[in-house]
Amino acid sequence: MAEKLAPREKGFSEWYVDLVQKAKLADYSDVKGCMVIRPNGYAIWENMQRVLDKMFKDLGHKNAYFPLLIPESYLKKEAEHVEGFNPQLAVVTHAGGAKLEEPYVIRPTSETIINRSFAKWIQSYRDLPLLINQWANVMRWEMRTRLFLRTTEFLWQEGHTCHETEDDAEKETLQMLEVYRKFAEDYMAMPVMTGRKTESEKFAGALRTYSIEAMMQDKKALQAGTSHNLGQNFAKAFDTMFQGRDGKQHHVWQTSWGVSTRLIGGLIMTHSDDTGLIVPPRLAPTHVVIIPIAGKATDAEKTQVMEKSHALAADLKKAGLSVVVDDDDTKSPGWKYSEHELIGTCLRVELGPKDLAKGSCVMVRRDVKQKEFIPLDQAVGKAQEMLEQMQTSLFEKAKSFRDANTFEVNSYEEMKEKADAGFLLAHWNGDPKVEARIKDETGLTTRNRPFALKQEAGKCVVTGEPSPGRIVFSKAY
RNA sequence: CGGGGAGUGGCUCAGCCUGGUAGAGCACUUGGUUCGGGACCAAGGGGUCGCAGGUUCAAAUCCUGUCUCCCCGACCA
Repeated sequence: MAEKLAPREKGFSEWYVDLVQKAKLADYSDVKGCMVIRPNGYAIWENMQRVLDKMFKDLGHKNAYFPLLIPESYLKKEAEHVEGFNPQLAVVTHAGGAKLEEPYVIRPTSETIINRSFAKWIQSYRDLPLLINQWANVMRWEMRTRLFLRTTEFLWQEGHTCHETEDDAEKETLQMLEVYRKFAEDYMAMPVMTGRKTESEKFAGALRTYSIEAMMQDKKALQAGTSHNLGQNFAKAFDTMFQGRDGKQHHVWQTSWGVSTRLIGGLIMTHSDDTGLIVPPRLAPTHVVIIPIAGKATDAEKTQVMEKSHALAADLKKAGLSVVVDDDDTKSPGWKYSEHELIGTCLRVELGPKDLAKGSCVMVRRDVKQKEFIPLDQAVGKAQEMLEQMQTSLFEKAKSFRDANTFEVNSYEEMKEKADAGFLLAHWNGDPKVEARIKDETGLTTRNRPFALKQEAGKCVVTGEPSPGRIVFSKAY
């Protein structure tokens, strides 16, 4: 079946692509830049969807669906927006055997077509806030692609909301960013920095963009989610207006926010090791694999091992865990250990005649790989406990890694030296030209200005001019 | 679009320099022995060597053209 994985030392990129394919998460497709998400990978996405969808709904959002194709003219209504997305658009020019009067673009994001509907739906301040979310696919024609992290077509959710005041919109923007932070940290066990993006890194058409930024095991940054305060830019372009409490017409204040299947890439690159995938238990498709060991056992023992295995599986399932019994007798136990380490099953339970004689089983956590002998009558409780510990320990480990690779830098020379060292906290005068120069000369981009980072005045590392406070620079995916 | 590399059974690749009946490992099929960290033995099935020209008695191999894919950059969630 699957062979050994490329070691991370050989090249993080190669290791990652190899892992995604060998763990059967996704494949490259014949369609350039697109991927096929296999059942193992899709199961993680479904778990992510389930959790996020509930979080959105608990805050009053409702799901809806808008067309895949957007009339080209819609995009042109918002100047910055069309400029930002133009190079990445796939366009439909023919349909029904004839050339179309007006081309349709395949949505790169849905602000424009959704505003067309919003404009019709909203009449009064009583219609606000309008809180909509869409689960959909979008397409952006990227020059270079990488499984999960950047594909031409990807799956995501995009939230689109309308508010009566700028203040309400800003609150929503920050609230949803916080939802993303909570999801990333509590479910994905992936520590993130929340903060504001610079002008040059913000969403095309937004007033302000906020992001969650994570550090991968190669110390590069991954923008894992964004939340935008769109102001009235799209409302003005599409005449999305309401009659206010003052009886006058006003443009709505809007937000949009999204996370995508890129999160799966982030999850993989945050936790996995040289033997394969590690998935945090709260999002894992399979929590426990029970491997019955019956090789040299007598028939009576085999029967007993099988019965106990299935009985234990039933108990674990009753406790809400996802369990498989790997009773394939054409594979050796050693093969199964390796295979489940590769595909990221959280917990392995070995059950053989020796264990039965002692009334116990062997339990092994995927991340630490320590064998523990657990009495069978405590197995369910112990499994739950170990999964919880694993969830916490994955987060702590990733957080220590990030913190250990985050540095304050105080000169441009130091910044160049540490370009590949992780997150660099540096003073910058706020000039986009300087930001561009740094990117050009070092490959470092601003990630965001973290809320958690106390802003104290200093001097720009490049120009020596005044800086309002440090911002995070890093190489990024 | 720039700079590298690769196209040979399902997968990973060797063979090419120096032309002469297409190979290995993995996977697959059958039988047997195995089975607590990726088992072994035996037998077997499966390939117009990316495509198109050319050179030659003879091309996976040499020449020309062409297509595709991967990696590194520019773009990006």
